Amino acid sequence: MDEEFVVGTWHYVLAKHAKAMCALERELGDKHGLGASEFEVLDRMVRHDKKLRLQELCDEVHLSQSALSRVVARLEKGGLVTRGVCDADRRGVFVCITDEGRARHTEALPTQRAVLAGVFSDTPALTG
Amino acid sequence: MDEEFVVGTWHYVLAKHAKAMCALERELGDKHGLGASEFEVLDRMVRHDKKLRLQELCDEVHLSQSALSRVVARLEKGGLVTRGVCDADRRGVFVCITDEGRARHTEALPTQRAVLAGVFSDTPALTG
DNA sequence: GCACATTACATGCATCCGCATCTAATGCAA
DNA sequence: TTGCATTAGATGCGGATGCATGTAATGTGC
Repeated sequence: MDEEFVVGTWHYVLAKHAKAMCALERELGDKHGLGASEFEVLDRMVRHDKKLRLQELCDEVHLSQSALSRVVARLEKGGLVTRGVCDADRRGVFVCITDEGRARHTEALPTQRAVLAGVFSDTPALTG
Repeated sequence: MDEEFVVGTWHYVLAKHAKAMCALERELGDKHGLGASEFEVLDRMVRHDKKLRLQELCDEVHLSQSALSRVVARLEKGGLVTRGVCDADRRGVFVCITDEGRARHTEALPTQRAVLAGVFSDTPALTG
């Protein structure tokens, strides 16, 4: 394991993450009233195109269980998703994206893509 | 600009950042009483091996000016760095790592390297 | 069936962050 | 010099996060 390489990669990740996250927070917030986490959750919902257990979302977004719980609560308050109890396991919660949630996602997607394109335009490809 | 590639790279950065950051926070915190940001600042100080203006540090660590100000305040309270006014420009502040700060960094460095090695061990190289 | 461990999610709490703003020092133009 | 813009850093504030814990539902051993 080349230590130089590992540290270099870490610095790269730190820099890109900071730049992209900061820009996303600003752009998505100003233009669409969404935080980066909120958008991320909406994005997952749209991709899966079905109601998801909170736990399933937790595996995909990089948030703690408690943070995700609150993000979903915020989205629900904004009318972008609904929460419903799971009949099979009544501890569980299903999250379901609303039409307004889909619309907001559709509206915000180009903004996200533009930000990411700007940040990663100079990135070399990964050798698989 | 291949959209697929950009989004893929972003997901990679998100995943690695979350995993590494979380592990660093835990390991550095438990074993050495340092946060990731604190370690980052100490690391920059050691690398430069001289007293730095707060502003110079700000260019290197991915923190807002206010966050950096507070990280340095915490480090000072812990005796790991000292702050001194800059004679040339008395608005400026010089940050200077202490012997204890160096010792703590030396002690924590292997922990950081181990965490990063674990996280990035499966990472392919970047094509220059 | 009953007691206890476990799981899914919610919430109290402390911490850290960024933004906006404040203060003090510097630079500059007239 | 005087007045104003700018810069360096500190700080008030609101918001988001993670950890620990709480609550309710489910699973398990006996």
